[in-house]
Amino acid sequence: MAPCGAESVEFLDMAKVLTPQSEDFPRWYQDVITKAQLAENGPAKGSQVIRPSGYALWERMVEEMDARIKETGTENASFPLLIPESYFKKEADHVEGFAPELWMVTHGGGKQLEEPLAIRPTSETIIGEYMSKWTKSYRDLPLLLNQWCNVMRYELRTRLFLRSSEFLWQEGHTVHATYEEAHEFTLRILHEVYADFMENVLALPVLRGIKTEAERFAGALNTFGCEAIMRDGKALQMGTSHELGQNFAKAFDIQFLGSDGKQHHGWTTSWGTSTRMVGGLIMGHGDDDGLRVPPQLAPVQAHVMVVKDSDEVSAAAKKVYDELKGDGLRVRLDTRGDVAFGRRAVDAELKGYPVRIEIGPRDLKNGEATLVRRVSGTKETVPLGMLAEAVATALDADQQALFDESLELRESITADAGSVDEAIEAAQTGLARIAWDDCGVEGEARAAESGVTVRVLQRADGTVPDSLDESGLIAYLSRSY
RNA sequence: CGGGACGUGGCGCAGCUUGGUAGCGCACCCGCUUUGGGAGCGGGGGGUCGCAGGUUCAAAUCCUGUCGUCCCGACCA
Repeated sequence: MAPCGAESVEFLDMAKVLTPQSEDFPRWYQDVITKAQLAENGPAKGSQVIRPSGYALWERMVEEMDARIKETGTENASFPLLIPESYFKKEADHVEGFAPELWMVTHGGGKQLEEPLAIRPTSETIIGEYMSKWTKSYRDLPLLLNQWCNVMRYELRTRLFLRSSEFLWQEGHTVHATYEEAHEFTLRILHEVYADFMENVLALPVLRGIKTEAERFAGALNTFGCEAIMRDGKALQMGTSHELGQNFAKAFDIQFLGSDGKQHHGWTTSWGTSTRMVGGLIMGHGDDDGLRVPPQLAPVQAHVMVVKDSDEVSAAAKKVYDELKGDGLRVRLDTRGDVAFGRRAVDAELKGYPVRIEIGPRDLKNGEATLVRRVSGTKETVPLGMLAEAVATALDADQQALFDESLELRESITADAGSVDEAIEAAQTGLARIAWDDCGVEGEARAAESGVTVRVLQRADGTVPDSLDESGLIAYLSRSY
């Protein structure tokens, strides 16, 4: 029966935990972060506190990304948080690009410092200094480094996970002997590390491409990026990979002796992804009931929940927990007897656990458990003996379902535009595709006035261009975070 | 940094117009009954009303400044 009358309306209001996405998306975003206890603002402007539920998501991202980064032969290291101001001045574009975002330490031990120290907004400069020391011979190359750390950028407008003054990230820095090697490595990171992780683990299809000059990293030759589409139709830059040419090699004197017996400048790259991806995960998959975390990423893949506490039920639940855990799944057992069923169910949905297994006296009597799937919202009863298999099947299917849903959304909001005006119009609610020749930097500047940016340029066949000099490129325009 | 809005227990808000010393819902604590979709009843704790000045016998309320948050723009992972 359709809900009607005052009682039903009141019920709906009470049942509503979050502001619906359709009503106010930014508010919804805030609500989920609060209700799922992911993060909150810190005392200093733009600072953020990441709570355990939010940090667990980041930790899983780190695990998956770190494995892929190491797969490329890159090693982790750690460089200082404080960077002498003079380092920034060595690369003209770089200092110009980052100057407005720098936090500067001017005092130490109660005394003014002789030279101010910048808190790293990114580490090209200080790592460049050491690359210079460590790169003596072509035998030292390629030098492949990465660090997981925090960085700080002064921000005027901040938003939890998406843009904060301090954030956590991974920054890779490499030196290669030739342009080709550096170029190839930049793209390898884009495809094999970033896009692979985002699509296969985060279940977010990403547009890969080259950034326009306006969107390029300060000091880079070319910037490549991965863009995901959020459920409100706006784009989010999920990661970037830069080929720096010899700009930093020249500024920091990164030279090596080649097999030809001559000195050569190295070719460097840098690439990064940050806690912003947590924001992308939230906005890319979340719905009106909360987060929907793809099974591959989920810190808790299966939530085993005792419905009514009793010795038999608890024992059965523990058995299921042990079995799933034995299968290598990330499982959480919820035997809380002092929190009502509904609250625990809603909480699990807010946190986005992919599957929930409810076990109560009724299930137990039938030798079953109830399997609730977060993505589809379906409930089914499964014989206990077949539970492990059913869970595994559900996790696989729902990982794919999230990806498909996101891809479908992207396709449904992508429109071809014949003119800049058409593109700006289409980009208000989605993704506009236009020939770069029909847009150009003039069109890009005009679009920017309407809050629309060129997210990425691709070749006509959807592959990633090697440079902006290629002809026949296609531009994707949209509003973005 | 420009334009707009807002800061009142943890969260969401009322009170401000017409100054008189703070209230509601949720959350929290205790007790009992409960647990298959945010449980019920009873009892209880917690706020110098963002901060700083000013006006006044008296300020959450009026004035000024400042800090912070949110939305829109410029800048960015």
